[in-house]
Amino acid sequence: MKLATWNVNSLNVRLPQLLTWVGREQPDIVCLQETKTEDANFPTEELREAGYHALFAGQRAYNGVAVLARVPPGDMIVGIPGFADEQKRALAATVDGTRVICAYVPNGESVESDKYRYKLSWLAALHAWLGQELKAYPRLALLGDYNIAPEDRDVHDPRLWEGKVLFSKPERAAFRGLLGLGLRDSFRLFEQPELSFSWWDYRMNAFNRNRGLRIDHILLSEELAGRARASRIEKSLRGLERPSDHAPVVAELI
DNA sequence: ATGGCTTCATAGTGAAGA
Repeated sequence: MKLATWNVNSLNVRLPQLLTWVGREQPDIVCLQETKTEDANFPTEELREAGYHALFAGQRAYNGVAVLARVPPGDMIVGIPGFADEQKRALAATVDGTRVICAYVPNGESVESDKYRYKLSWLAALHAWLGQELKAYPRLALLGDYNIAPEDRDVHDPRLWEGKVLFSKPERAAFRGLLGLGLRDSFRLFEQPELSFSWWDYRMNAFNRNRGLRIDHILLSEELAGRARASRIEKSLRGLERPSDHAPVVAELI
């Protein structure tokens, strides 16, 4: 089973790249973030022709998440139960007995911002919800754009980023809290190239200089982690014309 | 230097992303 997550930064703009890539990669499950598409405009038909069922929760201009799967997903939950949120950032679905949670964690803007407090409260709600979901579903994967670089090695210049949003201690503590629930970072189950990142700023030629962060993650429950055989970042898409600023992350399970 | 690019939005001194 192959799982993938990709922040597409507009599904409308990135649909041709997505269709080409899933045609080549053939993932079984794909989580998308920042679709920026209202549900009425979601490209259900194009994805069906590519072999994917889709569940989605979108809104105009911002946010928006979706789960694509080769077998029909069910038991959808939109948003974090009990956490009032106008922003479409979370979607859970069950695919062939595996619980898949697609998350687009708030950016936070800066550590002084109200959006940062929203980010931390969102992460606290996610943590509480995941605790419940893990009890119900031993086979669980949490995929998405976490907007958190967990460790120094996930940041091109940790001294520059220390204390900044995406790399502040409270954010990293929230990420470690998710690991404390028994989730494993699939990317770190395997040897990886140094300076592996999943996001590069559009500005300042950041991609070509590899000035990036690893902020997109696939966390796996113990049961799924035991089946993991590979994980990697699909860096090639970031080099295309009109790329998303994020690269897909892939995990392969037996 | 708080910019730099990209998207969706509207016609804003844009907003938001990360």
